[in-house]
Amino acid sequence: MSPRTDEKNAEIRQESMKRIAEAAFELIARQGFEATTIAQIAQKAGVSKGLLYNYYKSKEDLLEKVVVDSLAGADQTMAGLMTDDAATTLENLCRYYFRELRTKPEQWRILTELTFRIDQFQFIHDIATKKMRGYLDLLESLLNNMGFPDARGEAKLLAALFDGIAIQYLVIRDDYPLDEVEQYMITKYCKRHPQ
Amino acid sequence: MSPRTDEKNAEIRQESMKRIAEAAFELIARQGFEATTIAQIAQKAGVSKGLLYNYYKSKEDLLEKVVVDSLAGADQTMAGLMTDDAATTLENLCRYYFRELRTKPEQWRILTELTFRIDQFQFIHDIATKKMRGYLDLLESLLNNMGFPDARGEAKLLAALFDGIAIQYLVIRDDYPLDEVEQYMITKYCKRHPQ
Amino acid sequence: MSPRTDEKNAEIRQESMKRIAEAAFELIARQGFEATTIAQIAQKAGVSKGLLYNYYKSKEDLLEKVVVDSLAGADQTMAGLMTDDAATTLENLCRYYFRELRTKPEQWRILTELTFRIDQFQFIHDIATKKMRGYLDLLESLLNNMGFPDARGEAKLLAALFDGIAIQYLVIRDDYPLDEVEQYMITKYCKRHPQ
Amino acid sequence: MSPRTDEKNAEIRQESMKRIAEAAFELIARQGFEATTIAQIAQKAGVSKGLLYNYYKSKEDLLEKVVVDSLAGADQTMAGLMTDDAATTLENLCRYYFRELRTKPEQWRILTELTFRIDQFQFIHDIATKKMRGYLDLLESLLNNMGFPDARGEAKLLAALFDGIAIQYLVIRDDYPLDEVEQYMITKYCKRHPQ
DNA sequence: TATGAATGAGTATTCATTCAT
DNA sequence: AATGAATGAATACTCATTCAT
Repeated sequence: MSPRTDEKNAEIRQESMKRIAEAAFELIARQGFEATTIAQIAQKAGVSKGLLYNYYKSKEDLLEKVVVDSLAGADQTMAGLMTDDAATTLENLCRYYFRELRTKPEQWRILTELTFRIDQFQFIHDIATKKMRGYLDLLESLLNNMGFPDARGEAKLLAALFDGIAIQYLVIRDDYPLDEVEQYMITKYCKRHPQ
Repeated sequence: MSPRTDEKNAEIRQESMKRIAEAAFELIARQGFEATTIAQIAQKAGVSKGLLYNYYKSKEDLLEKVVVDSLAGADQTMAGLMTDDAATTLENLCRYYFRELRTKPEQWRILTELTFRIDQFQFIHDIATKKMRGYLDLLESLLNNMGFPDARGEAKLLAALFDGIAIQYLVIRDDYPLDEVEQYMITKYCKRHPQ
Repeated sequence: MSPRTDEKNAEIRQESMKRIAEAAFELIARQGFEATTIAQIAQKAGVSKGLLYNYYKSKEDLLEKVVVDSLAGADQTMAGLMTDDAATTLENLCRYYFRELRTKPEQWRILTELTFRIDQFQFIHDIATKKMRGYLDLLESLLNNMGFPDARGEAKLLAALFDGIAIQYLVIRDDYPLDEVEQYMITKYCKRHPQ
Repeated sequence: MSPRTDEKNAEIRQESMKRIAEAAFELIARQGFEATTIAQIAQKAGVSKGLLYNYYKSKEDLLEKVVVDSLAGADQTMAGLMTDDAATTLENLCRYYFRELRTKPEQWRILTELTFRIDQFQFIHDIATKKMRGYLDLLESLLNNMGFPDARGEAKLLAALFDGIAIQYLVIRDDYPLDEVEQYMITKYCKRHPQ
C-alpha cells in the first residue's frame, strides 16, 4: 500500500488495458464485432477473461473505449497538421487521410462498418454525429479562409467526397486508383484558386 | 390425382417465401443480422420456424436470397430510367437515388453495412464490388456522352460523391439538407454544360 | 368402388409398401436408424411422406415391419433347406448362413446392431429372444438326431459360435477368413461322426 | 500470484471431467447414444451444460473419450492377469471376461453396439478392430504354448465363441446359463490337455 | 389413395458474464 | 490485481408427424 506500490499498480493497469485494447481492436477489425469473442481477446492480450472485466463493463463497453481511443489518436495527429495557411492545412489533412487509408485499411473498414450500425450501438450514433459535424465545421472554416464562395455548401460536398472515396476504396481495394484520386483532390481543392 | 395442383402449390410456396423474405429484410434492416433471430422472422412472417427451413438452407442463406432479390429489384427499376439523352438519364438516376435514400434509408444502411463485412459475407461483397464497377461504367458512359473531358475521372468522383452523401445522410439524418444537396447535384451535373 | 378398383387398389398398396420397405431397409442398413430420415425414405421410395404414414404408424413401426419381414424371408428360405437327414440339413443351413453373410453383409450388420439395442426397441427384444430360442431348439434337434451326447449343451455353443463368427466377420471384414471358417465348421459339425 | 494454484485447478478439472464421464457412460450405456441428451448428462453429473463443453468438444467427442478410457481400463486389468503359465493365464482371462459380462452387461452391450455403427463412429470401429486382432494374437499365443495343433484356427473359433456367448447372454439374459457355459469353456480349453 | 406445406417440440452448442479463491 | 472454472440464457437448426386438399 506504499505509494510505490500504487504507482506500480497504475503502471501495470495501464499496460494491461493497452494490451487488451490493442488485441480487441485487431481482432474486431479482422473478424468483426460479433465474431470476436471475449475469450479470443483475453488470450491474444495474454490476460484472463476475468481481468478484462475489471477494466471494461462489458463487451460493448470495450468496443466503445477502443473506438473512442482510436479516434482520439487521430484527432491528436490531425491537430498537429494545422498551420496558419488554410490551403496548406487542407493539403496536410488530405495527405494524412489518404495515407491512413492506404496503411491501415482494416482499421478504417471496421470504423466505417460501425458507422453504419448506428441503431445497434448508441455510442456510435453520438460519436459519428459529433465527428461529422466537427469535420464539416473545420472544412467550412478552411474553405472560407481560402476564399470559396458558399464555403458551407462546398464543405458538405467535400466531406461527402472524402467519405465516399473511402467507401469505394475499402470495397474495391486493389483496383481503386487511390493515388490518382488523391492527386486530383489536392490539385482541385488545395492548389487552385477558387473561382 | 394430385390432392393440390402443382400451380396451387407453387402459389402457396411463393406466398410463404415472400412473407418470410419481407419479414426478414425488414427486421434485419432495423436490427442488424445477428440481432435478428429466426424466431422473430418466423413470428413476423406468421409462419413456424420449421417452414422457414423448408425454403432457406440457413439464416445466412436467407440473408443472401433477400439481398440478391432486393438488388435485382433495384436493377430493374434503374433499367426503366434509361433514355436516349444522357443528361436526362443521369437526372433520372439521380432523382431515383435520392428518393430511395429518403424513403428506404434503413435498407440502404443495411446493404452498405453488409458490404463492409467482407470476411463474414463474401457473397455480398462480391455483389457489391460488381455493382460498384457497373455504376462506374454507367456514369462514365453518361458523362462521356454529355461531353465531359476526363469522363472516367469525373465518374469516379461522382460515384464517391453519391456514396458519401448517403453515409452523411444516414448518420446525420434529419439535419442533413438532402433536398438541397440533390438540387445541387442535379444542377451541377445534369443541367450545366460541361466546360 | 367396383371390385376391380378394389383389387387394383390393393395391388397399388402392396407395391407402394414394398417400395417403402425396401428403401427403408437399404437406407437404414447403410446409415443407421437415427441417421435415416423419413424424408429420405419417402424420396428414395418415390412416394410422399404422407403416404408413408398411411401404411406405418411411426418411424419405429416402419423399422419393426421391415425387420420382421426380412427375418420372415430368411425363415421361409431356411424351411426349404430341411431334409430327412440331420447332417445334410445342418450343412445346408450352415452353407446358407455363410452365403448370406458374404452376399449381404450390410443387412446382417444392421440386424446384428439392432440386436444389441434391446432396451431401446421393445420389439427387438421380443423378436431376438424368440429367434434365438428357435434356433437353439432346431440345432439341438439336429445334433440330437446326429447322435451327439449333450446335444443341448453343444447346440448352445454352436449357436454362440455362429453369432460370434458373424460379429468377427462383420467387424474385421476383408481380413477375416470366412471361407476357411466355413469349411472348418462343416467339417467339424456336419461331416464327422460324433464321438 | 495465482488466485488458485495450478495443482488445485488441475484437481478441480479432473474431478469435474470424471463426474461428467461417469454420468455420460452410465446414461449412454442404459439409453443409447442418441437417446441420451447433453442436458441429462450435465444434470446427472451435477454440472452445467456449458461446463461440459469446456472439457469436451462435442457430444461425439465425449463419447470417444469415454469409450477410449473405458477400454484402456480393461487393458490394464487384463495385463495384470498374465502369468508364466499359458493355461492359467487363459483361465484368468476367461474368468475375468465372464465376470465382466455378469457385472457390467450394459457396458458390454453399448460398446459392441457402437462397434457396429461403422459409418457413424469410425473411431470406435477402428479401436474395436485393433482390439479384436490383438485378442486373436493373444489367444493364438496362449493356445500355441498349451500345445494345441492349429493354434491360429482354434484361436479364431475361441474368439468367435466368446463374442457369441456375449450376444446370447445379453439377449436372453436371465435364462442364459452363463455359469454353466463358463465352466464348460474353462474345462474344455484350460484344463484338458489338447489331443 | 396421395400429396407436401406446415408445425413445434426437441437438441446441441456458444459465449458473455460472474465469483470464489 | 488476477485467474479460470462455472454458469445459464440464448439460438440456429432438425425432423417426425399432421392435415387440408
